[in-house]
Amino acid sequence: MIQIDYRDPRPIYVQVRERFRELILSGVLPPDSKMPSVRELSSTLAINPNTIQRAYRELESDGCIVSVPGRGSYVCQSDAALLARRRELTERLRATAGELRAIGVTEEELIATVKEGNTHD
Amino acid sequence: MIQIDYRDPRPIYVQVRERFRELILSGVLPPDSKMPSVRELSSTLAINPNTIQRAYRELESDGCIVSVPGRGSYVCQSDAALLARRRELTERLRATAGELRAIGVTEEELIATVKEGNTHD
Amino acid sequence: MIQIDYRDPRPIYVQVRERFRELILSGVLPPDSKMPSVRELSSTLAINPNTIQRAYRELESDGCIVSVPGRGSYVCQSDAALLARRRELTERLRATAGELRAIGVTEEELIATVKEGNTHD
Amino acid sequence: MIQIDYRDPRPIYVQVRERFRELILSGVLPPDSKMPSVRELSSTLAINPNTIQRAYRELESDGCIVSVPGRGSYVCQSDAALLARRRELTERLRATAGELRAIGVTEEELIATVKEGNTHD
DNA sequence: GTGGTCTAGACCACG
DNA sequence: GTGGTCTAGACCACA
Repeated sequence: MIQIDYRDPRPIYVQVRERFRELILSGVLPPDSKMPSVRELSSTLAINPNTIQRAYRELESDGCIVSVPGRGSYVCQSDAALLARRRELTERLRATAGELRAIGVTEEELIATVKEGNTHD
Repeated sequence: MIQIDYRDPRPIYVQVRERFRELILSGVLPPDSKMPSVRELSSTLAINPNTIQRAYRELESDGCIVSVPGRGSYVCQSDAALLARRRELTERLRATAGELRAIGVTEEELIATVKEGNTHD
Repeated sequence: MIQIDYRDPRPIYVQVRERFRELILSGVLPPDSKMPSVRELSSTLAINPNTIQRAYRELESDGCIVSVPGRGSYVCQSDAALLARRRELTERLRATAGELRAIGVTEEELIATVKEGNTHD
Repeated sequence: MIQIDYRDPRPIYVQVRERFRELILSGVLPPDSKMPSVRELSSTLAINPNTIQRAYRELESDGCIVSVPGRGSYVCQSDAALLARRRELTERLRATAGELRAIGVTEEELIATVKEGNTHD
């Protein structure tokens, strides 16, 4: 479910956070489903529990999960989180398209690239 | 020409490097034009010369500029650099579009966003 | 009567305790009235009996209820509990008003806020 | 400037964060002023640097400070942070007033308490 | 069992 | 020097 890539320059807690955010916002992990416990995930991934906890903490402050001490962590997708994520990604798409256009890529090529993803995901 | 944004989480040397890369790859800084000297730029931006030096060093290893000891640095846009940049940005575009599609954004909206940049930049 | 809010960061036993304290000190639950049994309440709220037990234990040590083994728990509002609660809340009111004043809220606004509650509760 | 109270049930990082938030939002620490470095403060207070860093990290995500790796942390009071704080405190004031009224405190007494703070702070 | 806090200490990147 | 990440391991409160 979660894969850590040690060649990825991003910190581990960011990789874990982003991966879960994708899974939650895309609906793979539905609301009210249980997250793996901090200890369980940390031993599965061979990562320090503190690192996992930091990822969970940030997911909680983003409104993606709720953590209940003594009971576990649960998916809790908030509209605000979904909207914020959408805004962030849309802006990145716009900026990336702009940079590609600046180095000479045509609009047709851009649109082709965007459509490409459709077959993969 | 170069603007440092202290709210940008990226290190300063990365901001400088990326900004120059855009200017060079997009043709604003044409091949053989002279780069500002390290000392000059560092005093203009009130930034440690080491930081500028590092940005220049990486631009050189990317094939974007050449530094001639004692004479300064010159733009030297290599096809390899342009191609690598293009590949990197295209992949980012594809991935971002995929994520947006995963959270329910339609293809029409994606294409509209991509076209949007056209009027701004 | 009792509502658990899982988004509330406070432990469940604290939520239960505080809610009962309000009900008792405000007179909604009059002296000598019977508290729901631990088992009953724990099954109604789908909460571990230990958690309810702890809330009751603390209410008892605060002088808000008395538990009679084998017969149940009864409301027993002590003047000391009422006074302590009043002191605690008054201090919190004073401190909060002070902080608001520090960030520029006028006395008129403070008083308006305090009066506001009158219509709601 | 910062005082840790080990009898305060709140975690240390919360005490540090809240104390700085007060100082910043009330203008005692003006925008662009330098925060003590993580290491400096941690040794002054005899607290682990990680704990201080967590407080700083949360202040940063609240828009109260900005941390620049290699350069230090700086006050950066955002309007959003001020507004959020004001809303939070106003709600607490309203709720506390409501509870006091519920246990029989008169409006006159409430207003007197609110005015009281004026002479202290 | 769960999540949460804290410490001690290492290492890295940045300036 | 600065902030940031990560680990190992302890301890606590809660259910």
